[in-house]
Amino acid sequence: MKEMYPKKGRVILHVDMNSFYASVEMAYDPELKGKPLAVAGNVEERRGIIITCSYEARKFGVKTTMPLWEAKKLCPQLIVRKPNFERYRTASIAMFEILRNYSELVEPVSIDEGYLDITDSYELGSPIEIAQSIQKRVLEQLDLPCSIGIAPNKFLAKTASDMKKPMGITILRKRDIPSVLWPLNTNEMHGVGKKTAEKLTTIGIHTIGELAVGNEIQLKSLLGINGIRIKERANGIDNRPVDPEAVSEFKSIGNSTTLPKDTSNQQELYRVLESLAETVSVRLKRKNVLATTLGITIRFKDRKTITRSKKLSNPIQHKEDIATLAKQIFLKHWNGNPVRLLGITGYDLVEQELAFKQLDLFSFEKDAKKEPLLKTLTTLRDKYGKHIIENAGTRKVDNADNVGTGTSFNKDFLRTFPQKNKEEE
DNA sequence: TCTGGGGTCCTAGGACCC
DNA sequence: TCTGGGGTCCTAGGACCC
Repeated sequence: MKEMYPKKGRVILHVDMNSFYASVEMAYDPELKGKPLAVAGNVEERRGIIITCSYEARKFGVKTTMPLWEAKKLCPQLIVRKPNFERYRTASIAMFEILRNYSELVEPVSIDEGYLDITDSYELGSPIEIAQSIQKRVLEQLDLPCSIGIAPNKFLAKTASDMKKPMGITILRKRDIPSVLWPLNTNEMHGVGKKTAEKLTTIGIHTIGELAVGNEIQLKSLLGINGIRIKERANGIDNRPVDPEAVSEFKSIGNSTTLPKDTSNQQELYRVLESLAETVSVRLKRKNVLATTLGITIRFKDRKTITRSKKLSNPIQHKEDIATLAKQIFLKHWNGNPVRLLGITGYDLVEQELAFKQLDLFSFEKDAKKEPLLKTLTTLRDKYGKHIIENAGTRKVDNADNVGTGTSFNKDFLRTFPQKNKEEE
């Protein structure tokens, strides 16, 4: 599907906000401008780390993910702020609104970056004029700096926006690839991390240029489909369209936390799971979705991390359901060792309307002719009486495998349900 | 006295069905 | 009397990104 739009002559922009959280804080409090500023989580605890920092702080060697105490050692005058996510979300929405003045094809990638396809926006000016106009407006209206890459596809635009920071505008054409891209080490490529770069060195590939002419069979066996993909990117090939809908469909919603102290106390861990369940429940409700798979993450003292998940017959959303199931999964897989971090994530999200629609008995009867599954239910009703269907829709399923208030009918349920009732007879 | 929290995508093995 | 493959679902882990 994605490969079906290899448009010729596209013009793609990648807009990347510069040290976004720190810049937003400076926009709110201009006193902070020009000073070494960091936004850090868990400021009062030992596990605080740098989330973002200003360019002034970077001069001292302060970096993202660095522990706070280390950053302060490098830069004693560092100003530290706690994150204000509401502010960042507000600024982000405003920023994307500005972008939509230049094209309908705006794809947010994260809170602080996005792509624009301006191929058809030529009446607004040349690509560079458009980029300049965007940069100016974001700065004037929001007091926020950004860097912009201009290129024929997403990969090159993303690469370009990274080249001049802050407040850069960089054009990267296909013909610039040999001189600009190929001399760089592979780990400078978006999509190539430490591990992949290490693997590449085992087959003698160190630079993007070497990757561009790499042996495909070798790359495939070393890295799977990604091997082929990064070779294409190294040659400046990337046909992914700019998709405005891409970010709107969430695939998972989760919440995790590093505990103030490692602990083996089950009551304490249960309380943490309960509070995580609450957050996840609120977020699911806000997005009007239910989770069909629930997963937990346990990180131990030695940072070894495991994930365990359970596919459900009935999608869940309420905090009690999430907490009960999370505790169940936790207990089943916890070896009793001290825990450093706990997390709960909901996967296979389904829309609320869809989940509840299946509950609606009217629609069952109405649609029974069309759907074999529904027909089976109708047959069941005729055989065992209407109360069976009603009970099936509302009854709490609370055996070991199914936790949650029943919110949908499904094949699993149908497989077990008739037998159970026959036994009772 | 180290290393957060939010995600996405891919892979691989086993179960199970045909 | 020996052992097939293809396909899907479920689960777990890993790599990567911001």
